[in-house]
Amino acid sequence: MSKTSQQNTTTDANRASVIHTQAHTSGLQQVPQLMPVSPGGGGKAVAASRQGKKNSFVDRNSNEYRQRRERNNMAVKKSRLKSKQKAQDTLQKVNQLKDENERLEAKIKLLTKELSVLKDLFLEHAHNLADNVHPVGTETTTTYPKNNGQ
Amino acid sequence: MSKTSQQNTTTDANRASVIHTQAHTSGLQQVPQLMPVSPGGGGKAVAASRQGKKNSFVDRNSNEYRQRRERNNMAVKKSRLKSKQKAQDTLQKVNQLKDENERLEAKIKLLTKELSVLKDLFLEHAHNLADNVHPVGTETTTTYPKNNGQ
DNA sequence: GATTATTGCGCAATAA
DNA sequence: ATTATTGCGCAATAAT
Repeated sequence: MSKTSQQNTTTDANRASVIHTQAHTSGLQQVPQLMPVSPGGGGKAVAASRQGKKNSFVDRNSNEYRQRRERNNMAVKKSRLKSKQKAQDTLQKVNQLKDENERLEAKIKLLTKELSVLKDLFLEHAHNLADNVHPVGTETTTTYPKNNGQ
Repeated sequence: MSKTSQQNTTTDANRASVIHTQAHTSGLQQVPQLMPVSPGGGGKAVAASRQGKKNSFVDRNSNEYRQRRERNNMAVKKSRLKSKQKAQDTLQKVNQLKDENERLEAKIKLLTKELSVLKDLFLEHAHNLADNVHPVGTETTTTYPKNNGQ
């Protein structure tokens, strides 16, 4: 079984005239099977055999046609699968990057804290020097300024 | 998921019998317009009016039908647009996160360097202390382990 | 239960 | 000429 569709430019006019004619299915009679390729389209006159072009009509029953359709359908599926896959990958990448980000943020937090501690030590020492507390024996007074994390 | 439209099993037999019947377009004759909805399907006998079900046949010309189709087509477009938009956003987020990541890496690099400098200063100072400045006792043998940055 | 939202599918146009 | 992409409509179904 098979199916299909058509364009139907959604115009009311079209609506009336074009109709779907979808064999779509069951075995309702068979019909035309020889029609212009792009009918609803621009309206390039129906001049059958133009210049060198074959016929501009397509036999929708020919093996040729069916084979082409079949191959294209495969290609379409393949392409869509690929596309879907890519989207998925992108999504995954987002999560991966988010994790990485968190990791980095954590590291920064740590480094910042470490730095803060060291700086405080320095400050204290500077004070000691300034306040002239360097009789060597008193450094044990380690009066830490109670660093506030951050 | 699931679904069914028909399958077009690509069988040659099928090829011959079903045909596409695509009105698709121009005004080649009009045809059936009353067909079972899901023909290719299971094969649930053609018993027209089963139990309470209306008809199981659809008039593809009725305004009702056309209106439904039209609305669905709109919905489809909308949905696909939305989907596309989302994909785009995801892609954008990837780039945004990548940038953020770089920024964070840079910051880490900076902090690490700063830390390294401070540590070195400390070491030096410690050495000064150790290497003489304060004959107080011998406890000052503070032999630091030579910090390697990082 | 009707209406909208999603999804798979095939066709045709057209890009590659 | 052949495959890859893309927009489009249909129909089934999921979600409201």
